[in-house]
Amino acid sequence: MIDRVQRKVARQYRTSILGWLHMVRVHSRISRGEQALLAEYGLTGAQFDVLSHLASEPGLNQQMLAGRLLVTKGNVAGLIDRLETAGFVERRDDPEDRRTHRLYLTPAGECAFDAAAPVLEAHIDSRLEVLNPAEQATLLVLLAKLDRALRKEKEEC
Amino acid sequence: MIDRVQRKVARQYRTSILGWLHMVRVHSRISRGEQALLAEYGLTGAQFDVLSHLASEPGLNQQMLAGRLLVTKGNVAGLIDRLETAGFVERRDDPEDRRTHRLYLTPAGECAFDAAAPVLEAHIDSRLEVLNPAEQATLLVLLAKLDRALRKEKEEC
DNA sequence: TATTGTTATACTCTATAACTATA
DNA sequence: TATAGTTATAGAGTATAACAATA
Repeated sequence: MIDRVQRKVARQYRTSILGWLHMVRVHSRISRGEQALLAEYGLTGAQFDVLSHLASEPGLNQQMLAGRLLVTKGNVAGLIDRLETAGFVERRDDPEDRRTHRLYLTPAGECAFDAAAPVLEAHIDSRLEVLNPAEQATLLVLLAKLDRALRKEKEEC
Repeated sequence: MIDRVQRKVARQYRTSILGWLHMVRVHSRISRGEQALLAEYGLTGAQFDVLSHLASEPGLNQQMLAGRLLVTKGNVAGLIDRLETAGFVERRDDPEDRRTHRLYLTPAGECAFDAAAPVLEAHIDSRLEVLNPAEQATLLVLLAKLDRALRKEKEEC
């Protein structure tokens, strides 16, 4: 009896691990390809991540961006330095709080983002197309649920 | 008519992108926690990856390991250097080919792996437990399918 | 005092490419 | 020639922590 329970626990245990290992591999295969594509636009993965956030939330300050990226504010300073040097991002003074910088895409940054995004989308699309539409939809739902749950945990802690 | 087709294509397009973004976020949240846990055992994520491979395939050579990790052989040399310095991995000469090194966990390496693995498993398990067992199983199936398909593509190209 | 951002330091990971030894 | 591994170089990302300016 105990044996059966333990076996069941052990099996459940392994399901999550196996799922995780598959996710790690899928993630690394897809993101290697992504990095290669982004390199043609002079961007790294982390930098494209920044552009994505600024495209959808212009005027973020560095601390908020750090929260979005799950990274320290020191790292954000470096990331923005590189993106500013490349001419893709601009720091503007905040008239209401002279400590903060509000971040915006430059025209060149918008241009690079608009050019890279569809290429990236096509790449990801081609990778996921081994799943049929119903499977893709299911995967999306499960990942979205996980994502929301993990974000919530973070906020609670 | 064309309009309807285009709308459908556009929507499908977005499904894969959204799924990918969720995967990226889930991956980064879980792996940040993973890194923090591994640090207590003196390991990084990449290093634990190496130990995992050597635990299941002792005697791999560096080139084969590079293939498993999707990384160049130069990187593997550095990774193994650090793991050898830490006393977790050992290079042994291959009696049949004096160019190659066969890689093995040391007793300390096995010990570190055996200690870290269940802690990691518990961590991952706790992260995935917001999904019920059926959902976890579905996720596993879909990720496994994707993983296999992507590995195959790689081999074909 | 607390917060925003910068800077310094140190380490790991990664790619590229030239090199050595062996097959 | 081809393969296994090493080494050098360079750059990115990350964490930690001390610091300045502003609130």
